[in-house]
Amino acid sequence: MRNVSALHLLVRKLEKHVALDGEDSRAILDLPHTVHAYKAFDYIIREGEQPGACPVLISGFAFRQKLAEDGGRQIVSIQIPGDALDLQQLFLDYADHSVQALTEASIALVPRPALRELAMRRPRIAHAFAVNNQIDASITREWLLNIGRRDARTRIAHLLCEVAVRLERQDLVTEYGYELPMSQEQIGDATGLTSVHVNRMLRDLERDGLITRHSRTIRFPDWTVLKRVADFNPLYLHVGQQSAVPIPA
Amino acid sequence: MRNVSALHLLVRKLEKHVALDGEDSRAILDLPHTVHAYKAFDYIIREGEQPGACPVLISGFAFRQKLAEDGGRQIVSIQIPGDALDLQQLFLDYADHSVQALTEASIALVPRPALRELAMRRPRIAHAFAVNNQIDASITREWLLNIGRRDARTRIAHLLCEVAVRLERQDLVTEYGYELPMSQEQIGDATGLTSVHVNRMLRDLERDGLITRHSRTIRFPDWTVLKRVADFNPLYLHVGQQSAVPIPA
DNA sequence: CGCCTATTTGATAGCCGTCAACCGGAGTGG
DNA sequence: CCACTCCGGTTGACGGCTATCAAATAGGCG
Repeated sequence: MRNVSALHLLVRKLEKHVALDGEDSRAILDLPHTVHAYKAFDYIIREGEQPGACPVLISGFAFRQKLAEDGGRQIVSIQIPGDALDLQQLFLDYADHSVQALTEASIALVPRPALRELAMRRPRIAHAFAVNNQIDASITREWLLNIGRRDARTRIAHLLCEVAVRLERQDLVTEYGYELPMSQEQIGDATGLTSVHVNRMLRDLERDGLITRHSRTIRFPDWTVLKRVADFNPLYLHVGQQSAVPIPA
Repeated sequence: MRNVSALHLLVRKLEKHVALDGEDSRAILDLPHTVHAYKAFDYIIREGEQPGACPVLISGFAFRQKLAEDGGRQIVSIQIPGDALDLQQLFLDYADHSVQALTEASIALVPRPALRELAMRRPRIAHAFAVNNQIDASITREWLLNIGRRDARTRIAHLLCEVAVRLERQDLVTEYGYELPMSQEQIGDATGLTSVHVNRMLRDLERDGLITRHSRTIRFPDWTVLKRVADFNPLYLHVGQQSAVPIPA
């Protein structure tokens, strides 16, 4: 029996949006790669550097961040198992942001040239990559709306909802509850707030019965109400999208 | 002599990052398209709809926006002549944000299927599209940092710098000055501020000699200082990038 | 058990929003 | 030509949301 490639999570994710035939998915699974263990806070990609390989998150969490001159930190996305961490800049010369491990993480490194060449040779795979990137771009735009136009409480609730839906989609969540391995300071960095205010808002949400917390495990007693409070409309995640016949022959 | 295609601006923009051979650029120029005139505030793409065509901005300005439930408006990008307005969601089923004309604008509409088919048939063009989208994504991430972690004055200065550099790159700017056809309310919607506060900050910047204004024409007496005040580092625009030999054969 | 980090809490300050009024230029109609 | 209107820009007073500062508590790990 075939060895199970570390990349099967990625294939599974891509296939949710674009139908890949057996050859396509095998071509991805057969990509050369090495698997590495990262500890929390390890850099995976450093801003300014030219990544030699595209990391794919096998297990654990990671985040993308940018820094302001005054030291302010902005987390621009949360990445969960199955996410490719460099597809968004696969064709750019240097990284315009850093990627760090949020927890201990297992990561497959795929050489960039192999990935680029695959995209050039197999249009359907290029198409799958494009859909993946376009959904990521949509998420970033929603974050912009979140930070630019929603108050602190709503912002945080929105983040919790997004992560929940994305984890659920990867079958990583049980019964409306999951562990969000972020400190309150990191939640602040993701929402443009301070850790102190994040704390107050989380307690608010808990007091109002919208969430429960045990250490960093979060549960949603009433998803419907939380969604409304969070101004959360999952359309921007394009979860329903599945192009069975993506391209005219 | 060949008719000059309305799409030559797009080709010129793509070629700044990826070397296209004559066949590639001709294939783009020969894409079927119709040119339309839009008035300020006309919708070009509506959130939730499935665009039938990809609009390419020939002249004039446009912006992308999303709305919060409470009516809050967030502008998530400014588009200038030469920009393709749907490449970012070419493979998605429905638009996750709206695009509106900021000024009177002339726009070429290219049928989506033709564009998709071109991307599938010509890997180098798909590559050019990918680079274009990845730069747009980088800009969106910088906006996230801008709104999440910089104060009002810095934010606005940063926006002014970005538009200046992007216009300059398209040869649409003269001597460190240009017309920014946005009301102060729109600048606020782009920076997560109110029009009142935008006004105060613009006056501040002017009082400090960092900008001059005559109606909506903005000039920068001291670009070096302004860049510092704006915490503006143009790396995220990837302006220097030019892959002469993008892909191993 | 002790250290270290994360969380929690309170007091105070400040940036920016809100509300409201006034100004000013461009277009319109008399 | 001038009055009128309208929208956008300008200004001031005030309030509130969130940051800042500081300290206490709790939790994880040796």
